[in-house]
Amino acid sequence: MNPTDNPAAASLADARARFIHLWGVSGSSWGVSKTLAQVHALLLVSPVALSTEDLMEQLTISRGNASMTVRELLDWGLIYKELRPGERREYFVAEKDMLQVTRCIIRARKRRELDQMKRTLDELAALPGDPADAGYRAFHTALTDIQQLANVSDKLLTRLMQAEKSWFWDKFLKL
Amino acid sequence: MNPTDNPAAASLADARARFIHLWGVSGSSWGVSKTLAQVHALLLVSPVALSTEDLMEQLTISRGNASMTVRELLDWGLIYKELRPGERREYFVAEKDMLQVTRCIIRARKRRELDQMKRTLDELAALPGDPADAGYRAFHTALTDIQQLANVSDKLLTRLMQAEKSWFWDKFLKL
DNA sequence: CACAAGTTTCAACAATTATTGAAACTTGTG
DNA sequence: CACAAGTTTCAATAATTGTTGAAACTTGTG
Repeated sequence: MNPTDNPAAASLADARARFIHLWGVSGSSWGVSKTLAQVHALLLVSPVALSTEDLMEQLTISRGNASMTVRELLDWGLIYKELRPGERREYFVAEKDMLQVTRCIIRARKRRELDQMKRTLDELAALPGDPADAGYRAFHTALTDIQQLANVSDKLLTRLMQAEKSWFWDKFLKL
Repeated sequence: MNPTDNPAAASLADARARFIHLWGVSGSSWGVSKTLAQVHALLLVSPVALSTEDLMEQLTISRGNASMTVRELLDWGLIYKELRPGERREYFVAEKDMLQVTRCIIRARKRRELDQMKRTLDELAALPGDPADAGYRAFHTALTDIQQLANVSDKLLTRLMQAEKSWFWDKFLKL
């Protein structure tokens, strides 16, 4: 049966497309490339593993793009390779546990951004200066305040990464 | 005295420049324009209010850019206008309380991204379908899982926005 | 080892996003 | 109301970022 014969299937395809679009747009506004987010979205809602070929077709992207995107998603730990015995072609499945997905994203971004930022802040905040100079005081105060914020964020994110499913559910039920 | 005569002042200027650069780079990787982040950084470490003219000079950006950036920062609530009696020119000061800064950023992004996303997710998750269809099940499961995550995030962010300074300090001292 | 099937790389190109700068606008003042 | 001092707008342009596609590479197989 052709998918367009079935109204439910047609609207599922639409909904899927809208979701993929949503995920792409959201990614873009958080500094993630649209394609990366879309490949992730497609795999998240796919009941089966997909090959590079499938991704190319379904998202109309080039082989090169698909390849690089898939590699990056593997790096993040958001998708897995699925090798089929006797087949050369690689298939990919998404990590479907959203708690796990959240952990991956937090881990990766924290490492890349926050940890790096903390190092630089430490360097800059260590600068000695004349406390009688308003310019120095303003700089130093701002920096130590930001350092504190970075430290609190670090702790909060670390906690979130360790969060258990039970905590997650508690939060959801409370309030 | 020329600033370059004083080694402390020179290194303060350097540190300031590095901080502004750091903030710009960090902004870029979170979907915020570099200039926006840099103007914010400059005002954060400035002991006095600065005019559009000052921003243009210190960051070597155009008048138009400075004007638009300032307006956006005002929208976010991250900076304030300071009007001086008998002067036409507008000056700007940054909100210096980092807890307050965090609240502003969370509030703005939550409104723009999360709330909008939740609306779309609700629409998509409402799609009826055949539970015998693996494609539908995968889609529906993924969507409801994401909805839950969005709800938990919403609650968490709302809590964070309401966080008191005391909570903030507790977090910092603990662990 | 030659080939087929698939993957990766990367320089050229396309799309997106940010920035400029000059003209239009606003507003307080004599 | 004409002017000066300042601000805003926006079409043109620059900078950045993402994408393509073809060539180089890898790997399993006869």
